[in-house]
Amino acid sequence: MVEYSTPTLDAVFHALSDPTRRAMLHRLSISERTVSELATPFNMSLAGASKHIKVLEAAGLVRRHVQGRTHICALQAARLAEAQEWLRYYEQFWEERLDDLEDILRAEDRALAEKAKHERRKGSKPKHEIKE
Amino acid sequence: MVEYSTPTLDAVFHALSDPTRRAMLHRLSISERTVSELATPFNMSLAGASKHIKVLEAAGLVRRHVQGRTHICALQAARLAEAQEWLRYYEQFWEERLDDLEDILRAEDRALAEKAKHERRKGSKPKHEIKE
DNA sequence: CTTATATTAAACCCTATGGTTGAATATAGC
DNA sequence: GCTATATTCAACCATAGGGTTTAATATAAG
Repeated sequence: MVEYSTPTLDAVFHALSDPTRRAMLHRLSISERTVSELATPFNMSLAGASKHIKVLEAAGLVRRHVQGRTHICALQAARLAEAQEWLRYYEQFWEERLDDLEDILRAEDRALAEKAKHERRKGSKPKHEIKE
Repeated sequence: MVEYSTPTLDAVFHALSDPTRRAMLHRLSISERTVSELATPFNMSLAGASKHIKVLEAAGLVRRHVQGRTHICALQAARLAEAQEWLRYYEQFWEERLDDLEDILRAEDRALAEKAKHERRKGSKPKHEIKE
């Protein structure tokens, strides 16, 4: 049985409910960033951005490691997995009524997966042999 | 390209950030309920529960149809699908982390094997490159 | 040592949130 | 029509949220 820690889910969903924070997560998915780098694109004081980062950190979605006077933030996706796990239970309820958009998305996913599969087959070689 | 309506995601994630509301959704996933039925298990005034239901409704997670003096609420899962779709983008990052973990374990295994083979030979390898 | 940079802390301002209680509305049943 | 039931509305309260500005802290660089 899957156990959900509600304090964790509370914090994660709350963290995700703000568009600034979601944008920060997205930028972190591209690469690690310092606090000021993260703050830059938002029309907001550094202190304000710092608060958002702390919310993300408190929810376990971001980890920071301090290097001198700069704080480097990195995405930590595991808690997102928990949120998705919670949502997964509800799949059965929307799968019954897939609309066109969903169909299209799924088709795209399949296409991408297929493409990736082919590329793996022909394109990518193992980098290292694992010696036994 | 998947387009996310941030007002919608804001509302959905916010709605999900409260344990009472998540519990309500779960009960609705079992069957439709009237407002008072939904309110019953929570240690809370009816008006309080009613507010929660309105938050869920505003987020598009619950639909109600009024029948005489009773309001019957039903789960509407489509918006949950949107939330999950948003989260799906991040799957690659937690899967990647698992892959990394696997790599690390495998590397450790190799290191152990090596060590065992050569007994107590000297020389330490660089642990980890920080990737950009 | 002094100054500049990166970040947080503190104090404050509004507004939103989650909760309450008590009155209002609508409908059902007698 | 009168009364009981189902639900919301309105007013209120306390606290959390998102934002600001002005220190304060820590480290880097002259």
